[in-house]
Amino acid sequence: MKKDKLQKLKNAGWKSGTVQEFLGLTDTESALVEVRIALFEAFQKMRKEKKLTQQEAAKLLNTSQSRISKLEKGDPSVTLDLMIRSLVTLGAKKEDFVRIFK
Amino acid sequence: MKKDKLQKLKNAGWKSGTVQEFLGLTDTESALVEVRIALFEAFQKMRKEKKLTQQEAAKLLNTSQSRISKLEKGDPSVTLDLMIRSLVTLGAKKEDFVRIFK
DNA sequence: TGACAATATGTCAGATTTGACATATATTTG
DNA sequence: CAAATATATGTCAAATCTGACATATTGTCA
Repeated sequence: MKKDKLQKLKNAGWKSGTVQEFLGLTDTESALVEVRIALFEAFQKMRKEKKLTQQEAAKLLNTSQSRISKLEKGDPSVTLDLMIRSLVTLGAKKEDFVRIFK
Repeated sequence: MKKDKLQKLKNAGWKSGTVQEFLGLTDTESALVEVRIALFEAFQKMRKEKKLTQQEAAKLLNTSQSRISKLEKGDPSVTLDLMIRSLVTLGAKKEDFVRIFK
């Protein structure tokens, strides 16, 4: 699936516009990927600010280290739902999402 | 589950703070509910702006009218994932989420 | 009021996601 | 460098979500 690749490339330093063209994503697809990227980057930032290891974060969120890793990597097996629930559990409030998407 | 009720009450015109106290939600729980409410309200607004019936929206989103109804009602069977994907399919871009959460 | 359109509610089989585990690979530290 | 710690990757059964359908309720308009 193309979206997987976009996140990999994005992590590797590509500009989104270029990548969208390259992969032939629709506007909808790339908008969705942008939302995903904003969220998992925010999560990682927040976890690090709190000086938590993935293991510790996993405990707080009642999940496993591997899933946290996948979350932060933007693995396609992780839904927006899990990303948001995780952010909220780390303390993000509705207002925080304003910044996250800005 | 308590969160279901909050959305019902909210729809019925209650203030969130009061309801949180009433139901004994944790901060995390009520933050999540606030996020959900922001999203499904935004979806309904967007659908109506586009003058679509639930039926028509369902077709665009490759789903059924009943699921759209549940989405807009904040039914617990609808994930944040579906809410966001639906918004994006109706044309919401990352920037739009800034407004949605404001 | 009655007919028609729109929305809401309940249910469920199939699809997707989840936590968990094993294990591999990086990264840090002594 | 080696050990220890942190992160990444693959897999899977159980849990959750999804589209679809039937049907009920509500809203609209003549």
